[in-house]
Amino acid sequence: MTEQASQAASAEAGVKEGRRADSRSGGGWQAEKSALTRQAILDAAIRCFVDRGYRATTTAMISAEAGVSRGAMMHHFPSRMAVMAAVVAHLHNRRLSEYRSLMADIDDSSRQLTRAEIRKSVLAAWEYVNLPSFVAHQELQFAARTDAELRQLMQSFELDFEKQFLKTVKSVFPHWKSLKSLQAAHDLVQFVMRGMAISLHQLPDNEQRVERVVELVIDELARIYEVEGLD
Amino acid sequence: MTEQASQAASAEAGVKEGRRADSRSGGGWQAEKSALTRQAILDAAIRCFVDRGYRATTTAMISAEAGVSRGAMMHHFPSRMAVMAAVVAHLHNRRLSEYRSLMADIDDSSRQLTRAEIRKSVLAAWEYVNLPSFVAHQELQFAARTDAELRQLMQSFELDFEKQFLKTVKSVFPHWKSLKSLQAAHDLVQFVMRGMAISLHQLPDNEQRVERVVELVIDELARIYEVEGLD
DNA sequence: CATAAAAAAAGCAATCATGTCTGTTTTGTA
DNA sequence: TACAAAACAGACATGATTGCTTTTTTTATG
Repeated sequence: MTEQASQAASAEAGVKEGRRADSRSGGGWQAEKSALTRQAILDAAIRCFVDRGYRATTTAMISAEAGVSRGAMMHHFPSRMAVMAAVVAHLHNRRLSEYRSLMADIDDSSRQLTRAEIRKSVLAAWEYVNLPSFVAHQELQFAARTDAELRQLMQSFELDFEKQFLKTVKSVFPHWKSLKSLQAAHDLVQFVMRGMAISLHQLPDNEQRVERVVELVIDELARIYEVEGLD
Repeated sequence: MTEQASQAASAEAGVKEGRRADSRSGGGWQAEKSALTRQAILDAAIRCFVDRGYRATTTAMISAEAGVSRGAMMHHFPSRMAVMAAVVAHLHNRRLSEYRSLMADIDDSSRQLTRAEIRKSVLAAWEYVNLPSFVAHQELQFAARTDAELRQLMQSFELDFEKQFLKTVKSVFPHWKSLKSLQAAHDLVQFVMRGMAISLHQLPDNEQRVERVVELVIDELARIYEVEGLD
């Protein structure tokens, strides 16, 4: 993990356990409640992103969704951007964790990569881009294109996420030797899934189109693996 | 073209030529100037979307960018949403026209579809998603996910655009007989390009990754064509 | 039990975007 | 030229969002 992302991640971890871990001689109920509130706010923000969008999400909306007063929220996060920063860090971990869960189903005990495993991984990627956490992140990433402050905030996380993401793929596909081709295959899958998720938000009744494209991607992955994966 | 989209399109065409074509006995300078102003406003809105985003674009911003007063703008478009509606119609035509231009370079005089032509079409698709008109539309489409009014506004245009889009592809690839596989191939290309465009807005220095994925897509298209395109 | 600190709640002022309103200039026509 | 209509310009009021400040409640510790 990179320096900056590591800092942010540990900062968030610190929150979860209460930021005054040294003072929990006797209980530390205060810190725990504080962490609970923060967690509720972050989850509420994610829900707001999903059904209202990043830009339209106001601080009042988040606090209402979280069930806390605006004052309480301002106590934990002094500004709107502070909330966003915390959400970015939160999503960073949550997305990685959820993706790993989805990929954990894949059984790689066999000596070689099978088409069934490839299919599983592609379907996992499709499920992944339909998760709330991904949609929320998409909102942030998209908004960052025209929001310099947000972009700078996310930059290090984005870089680290890509690293962790690819690392996970590698661990799931130990039989795929050529890292270059694995990277390209991974990119292909991610790009297709992202584009498909966005394009089909509007257009309903597209299961067949999705399935067809999924099959094409599986075919292509199998082909890449056969040709370049065994270097 | 669908009923609604046709209406809207002709409405916009009416603007370009002045909405009182019957009263242009003698000159019609007024109508021409009106159309010019409207055009300036729509182009300005697109620029605003590209470098500020849909949500952050205010009516004042658009009028300033267009070089007209806020009052003049409100004269032509009574509300913010009215501007957006006009922009949607404007982009509908502009995107189609630009995509056709990009695809016009492709020479299909040969008896069969060649790999060179496939490559050209994929590169055209990549250029396409990097055009301002596409980025602006992306902003609208993305915002529509969480904006019911905008979504309803765009719905018929989206459906019609997909039709026209596929129709264009068909005309460029007359040798690709199987429509089903052409649709799937077209989807694949579009999804990949969209996902790639979005993902790489943040991450610079990815020419190699882009090229690699482009090659993969070309390979896959060639394979589909050979297997299913000649039915 | 008392006090300090943290957490939570509520109120307040400044800013900003929107839509409407009124007034002015330009164009078309009798 | 005189009048009507369109195009344009700027000001105003409303509503919403943000961040700050003040007050109340809860928790930890001597």
